[in-house]
Amino acid sequence: MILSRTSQYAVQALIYMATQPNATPVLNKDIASQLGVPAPYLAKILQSLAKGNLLFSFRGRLGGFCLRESGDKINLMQILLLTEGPVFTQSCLLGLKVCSDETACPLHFRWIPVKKKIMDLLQDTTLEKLAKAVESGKYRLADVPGQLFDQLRP
Amino acid sequence: MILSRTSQYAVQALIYMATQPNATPVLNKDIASQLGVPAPYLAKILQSLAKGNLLFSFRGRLGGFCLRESGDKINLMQILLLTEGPVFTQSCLLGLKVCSDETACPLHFRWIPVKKKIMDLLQDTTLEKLAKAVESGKYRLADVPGQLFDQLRP
DNA sequence: ACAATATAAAACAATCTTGTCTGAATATCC
DNA sequence: GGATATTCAGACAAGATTGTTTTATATTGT
Repeated sequence: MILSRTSQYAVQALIYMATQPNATPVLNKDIASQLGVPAPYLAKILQSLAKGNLLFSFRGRLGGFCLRESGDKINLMQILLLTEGPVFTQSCLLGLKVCSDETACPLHFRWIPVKKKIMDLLQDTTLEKLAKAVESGKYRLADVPGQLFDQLRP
Repeated sequence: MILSRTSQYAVQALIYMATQPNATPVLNKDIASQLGVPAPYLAKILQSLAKGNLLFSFRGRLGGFCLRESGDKINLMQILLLTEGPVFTQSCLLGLKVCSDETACPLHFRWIPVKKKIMDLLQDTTLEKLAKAVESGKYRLADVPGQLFDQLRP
């Protein structure tokens, strides 16, 4: 519902990156194992976020991905505009191609205030807020906590 | 966003049916041409709605589909539970399998009030309200208005 | 040169949307 | 009552989209 798998992974990965020290690049591999998502798929997503100017990417040894800006300057809307496309903000609940105040579907005016709530949430929620929540230890970013993976490694 | 194509077609079709006289069955063919959606695909959707006890279906001459109850007794949530599945009401924004108050993702408590707004809208919006809106002539149910089709027919 | 890393490309699988075809049920007409 | 037309029902598959995996290539630091 609501978000595609791609968007979900993108948001999770960026939150995780926001919890890491900003100086050193984060490896795709590490993010993937911490979140428990397929690494090559995540790589593709991170690449597209780099193309969308949300991330820096560095090749070679000591390479990896870095947030282009600090977490307090990146909100969820910016991310989802990249992963869901621009249609994300303007779509009609019934899927009509044109559905504006002038030429509206019967749900249009009921949907507008609800949609505004969603958009406000996405605009207002920054990576920094979410990263702090995760760092507090009260919230989980993945189904299988990352600590479990760390314990299993030699 | 939000709804699958299947759900969108289902809602559109049911609204259309609610605008028609309840006594005579409505033909899948007619609904499809009025809405401008593929008839075979819509037929499948209507069949599953019949299995879900939202519609009656009648075979043979003078057959078609009828609403099982009057439009004021059917809300959008009932429809979407059939087309999107029960997960629809309980999913996490980040896609975590378990995300409850006890074991929450960092977005959980921000998402809850917004989600409630969505659910309230779906619960509160009945087919009758939507049908009346369409009948008033101020709202459109499809991208290409049905009247256009009627004029083109011999 | 070598090893570690991102990047690109391609192959694969699953799901969603749409279309085709055959069959079964029902009402109407003769 | 039988023939026929109409309509839903269900199986099957093509096409598109999305998600996933695999493989190869290019770049960088040591």
